[in-house]
Amino acid sequence: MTTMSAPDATRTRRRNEKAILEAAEQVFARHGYRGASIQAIAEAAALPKSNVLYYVGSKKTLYVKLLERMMSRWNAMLDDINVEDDPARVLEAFIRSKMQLTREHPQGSRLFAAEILGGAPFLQEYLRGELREWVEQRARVFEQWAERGLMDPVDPVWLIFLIWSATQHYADFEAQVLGITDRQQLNDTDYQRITDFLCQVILKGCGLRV
Amino acid sequence: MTTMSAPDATRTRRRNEKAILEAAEQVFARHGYRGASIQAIAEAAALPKSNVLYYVGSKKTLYVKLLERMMSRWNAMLDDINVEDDPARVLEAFIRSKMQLTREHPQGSRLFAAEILGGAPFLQEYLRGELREWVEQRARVFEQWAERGLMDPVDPVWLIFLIWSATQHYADFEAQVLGITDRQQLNDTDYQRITDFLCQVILKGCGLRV
DNA sequence: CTCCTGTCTGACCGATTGGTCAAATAACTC
DNA sequence: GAGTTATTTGACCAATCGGTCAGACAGGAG
Repeated sequence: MTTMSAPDATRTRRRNEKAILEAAEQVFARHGYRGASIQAIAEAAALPKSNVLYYVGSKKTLYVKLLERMMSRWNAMLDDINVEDDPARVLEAFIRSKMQLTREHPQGSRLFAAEILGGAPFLQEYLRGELREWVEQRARVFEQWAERGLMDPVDPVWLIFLIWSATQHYADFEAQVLGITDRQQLNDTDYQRITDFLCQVILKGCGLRV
Repeated sequence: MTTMSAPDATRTRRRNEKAILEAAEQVFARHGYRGASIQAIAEAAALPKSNVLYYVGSKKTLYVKLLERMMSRWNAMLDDINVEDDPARVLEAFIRSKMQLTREHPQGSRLFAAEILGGAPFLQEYLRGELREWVEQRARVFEQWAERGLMDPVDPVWLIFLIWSATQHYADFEAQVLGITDRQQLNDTDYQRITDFLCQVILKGCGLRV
């Protein structure tokens, strides 16, 4: 019945898998792991439920795949720093890249938030492993900067959490932000201004340039 | 079969209702509205499922009651401010009271977060109503302070969101904080230090005292 | 004791859950 | 064309969902 000259099944497969991942990220982010249903994901992807299960195997593997995708995005952002680097530039780059991640992947950010909110049952290992080491490494550099008088002696771990929370907020609490600011959505200009604001306040708050 | 001299049914009722609200707040916070089941709430409250429904009527009314309780706690924190007040003292009191709310009601904070994360289906009216007005009122005062040169001319709405996010973080992302800091829980000293840190960085970041 | 009111709960309901499976269809290889 | 493999999908399953209900309880009043 097909009149197509070049059906290319591979393209269809890639399109369906992409649609499923996108739909699933949205539904999982909104309702959490338990609250999400494969039926809802299938409807969002415009596919029958059975077809979704044919591609992903099970709800759990789909969820884990989405978490891993988000964690790889996160890891791609985590470049090393050195004691010899300029504190202000490093901190500003940190804030901007974290904000960009939130901006480019709001659904993934919310998915991550829902996972943590539920006690991080699937991410315990990651949190206590590579992420902790990454934080400790940065913390040591921050402390050395403080010892050299290059910045105020603030607790580096709380500082990292401050940056994470302030940026994460605009994805996780988007409904609140939009409701209070009376907007349909935030545009590029908004995000640029928010990022500049955060850089200004946090850097100055740590005793860095002006 | 009861050998009690004064059974006092009223006391039993109060005890059960309290147990149900506590259990429900925990389960709703962890799994969201859809992901939470009455069965799970009943088990957490050590009561039969039918008994829970006898007390609360339905899942939705229970959820709404919990949200309203949390919003009333929030409102109790929102006292008015005046242009003549001292910016540093107001901002510090704001940060400390918000942090105290997070500290005293982490489950409620997470419940609120889960609701917003899911698109705030039950809180739209509140966000677009009284909370927006409260933010706008504070924002006007912040702007006047900036005009008078009492603080840096930062966007007041983003500043409020910064404080909200930074404090909310320690309830919503508790699993992440504990995993990274390798702790079982944060104690009073930790919360005091975090609060001091936030006051120091944010106030200095806005050009207020030192 | 009888009656009454409030509390409690197992049994049950239709709907939905995640997941299986066989059969139908489509697409590619030869 | 035939043969093989990949894809699609409705029917179906046991388990769980929110919620109802009848009846078993309790304690107090008369």
